Amino acid sequence: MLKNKSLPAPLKQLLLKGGEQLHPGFSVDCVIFGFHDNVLKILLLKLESVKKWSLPGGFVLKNENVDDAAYRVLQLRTGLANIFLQQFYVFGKAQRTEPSVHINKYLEYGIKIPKDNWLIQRFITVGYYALIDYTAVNIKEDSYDTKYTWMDVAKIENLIMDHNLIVEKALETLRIQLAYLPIGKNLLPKKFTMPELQKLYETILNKPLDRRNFQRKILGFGILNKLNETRKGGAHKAPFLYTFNDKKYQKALKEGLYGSW
Amino acid sequence: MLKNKSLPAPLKQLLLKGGEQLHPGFSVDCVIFGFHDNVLKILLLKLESVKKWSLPGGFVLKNENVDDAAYRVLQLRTGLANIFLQQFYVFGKAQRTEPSVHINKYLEYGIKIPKDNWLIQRFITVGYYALIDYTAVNIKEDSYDTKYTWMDVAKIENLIMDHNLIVEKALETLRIQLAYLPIGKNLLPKKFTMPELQKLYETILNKPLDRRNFQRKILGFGILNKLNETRKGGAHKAPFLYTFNDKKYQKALKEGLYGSW
DNA sequence: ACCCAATGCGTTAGAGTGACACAATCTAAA
DNA sequence: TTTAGATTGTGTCACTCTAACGCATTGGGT
Repeated sequence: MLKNKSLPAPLKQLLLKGGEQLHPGFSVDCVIFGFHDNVLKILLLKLESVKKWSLPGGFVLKNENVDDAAYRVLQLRTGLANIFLQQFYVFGKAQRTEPSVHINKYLEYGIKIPKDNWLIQRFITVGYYALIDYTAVNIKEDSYDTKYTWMDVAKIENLIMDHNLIVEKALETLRIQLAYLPIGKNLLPKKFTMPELQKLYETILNKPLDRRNFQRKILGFGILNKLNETRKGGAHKAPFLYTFNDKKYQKALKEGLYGSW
Repeated sequence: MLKNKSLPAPLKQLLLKGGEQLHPGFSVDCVIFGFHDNVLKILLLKLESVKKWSLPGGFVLKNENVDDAAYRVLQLRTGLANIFLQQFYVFGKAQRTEPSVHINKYLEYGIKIPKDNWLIQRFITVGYYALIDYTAVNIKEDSYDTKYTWMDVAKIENLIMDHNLIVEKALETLRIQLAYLPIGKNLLPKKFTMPELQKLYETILNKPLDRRNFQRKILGFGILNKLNETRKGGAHKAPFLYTFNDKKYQKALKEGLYGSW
């Protein structure tokens, strides 16, 4: 007989009450992008019971808007409010779900999930992606069985289920949106330099851009404020600091920019 | 007491067996675009019991890919195969579903749906849009209670539930994709003229384009074959006929075009 | 046979893009 | 204190793309 850890209350509730409280067979998964040390990263959680990283996800309450559910998941994990969060794709393959994930998780506590439990069904999931300020985040782990990490998108490992596919699709969406939406706010601190912004674009697009042409183009959008400050401390010429012009940024989010990279 | 029509078998099956055969609380809705008489139209079905038009939709079988379900719905209605079909958005508001739609439908047959029936629950739906050749379609109506129509997108009436929103979002998606994907194949007959193609673009974008600039740009993409034929019969100079270069068209679908309109 | 409207083909000025030159500036090393 | 080296700020130039428009051609209608 196994020596069982005791089942945490939230997990017990999920198993027993999920069927009546949650929308059946449906989940949300969040690809949370952050930018740090000139590297684009995503937030991943480790399920110890399966030894793989996974995207932060959750379920939708019976009477909850799906968008709100995604927002709830994001806020729960990052503690942030006012986040750019957008759905990008539905992953609906019949075989995408791996019930073993849940089965093994509960087995760690000696619990055997009944065959007809709602968790064991096939799930359809909708992917959301968020752009957040890495420096402002305060990640919450579940106390019982998850660890978190920020993983470089260029070096994503083997994730749980179809989460690699979800990440790829999120990146693809981000690249396309870069062409007609302003991106950078939320991913960067309030004040940032032109080289930093450029690095962000280069990372997302995965290709180098000409420094001078980039500056001309991005300034041409008219969404930046140039400050009368420079970022000293680097080993070289101090670059000017910029902020986003919130009003014009929001306008561009609605009306779209123009241009391709 | 009402004089009841007898309940058709498919409807009876849906009511009684849907709960065990279909994925719960989830549906697909298709925005099927066609182009005819220089007008962009969508295919709508009328539910007599609610006196409003609705998008062709359906449910997902328990072990069916969501994409396949959408394709099944499309094929069922249009009889077409090899269709351009793409998901574009999830509509997940908690209050979007109107159970009265189903309740009234069955009431016409004197059937009162039990409160706990699966049809009365809240549904999340994913929108798909399709581009089809209007002239090649053979629409199938349900024999019992639906009529169909092709409605000009510029004159969409009040649709059922949130279907107006779904149509708007589909149009928005189509406009954005026009900028980086080749569009026209499927929507036009095999041979078409430059003015016809231009009208299609103008209709989708809802704005006039310069005839000469349009031609230069579209030819620049290199996805057209100019034929040595003209379309006679019009009252004026006979325009040349074109076809899409399938190989280059497919390539452009994968790699994207470039440009904005 | 002529007219009219639509089409085929072309021109031009201006804006946008890609590639690159050069001066200014900051820290660290000499 | 001076200098080296790397990075940033600003500008140029040729080329392409775009918007706007001109003009000749075509084919059915009258």
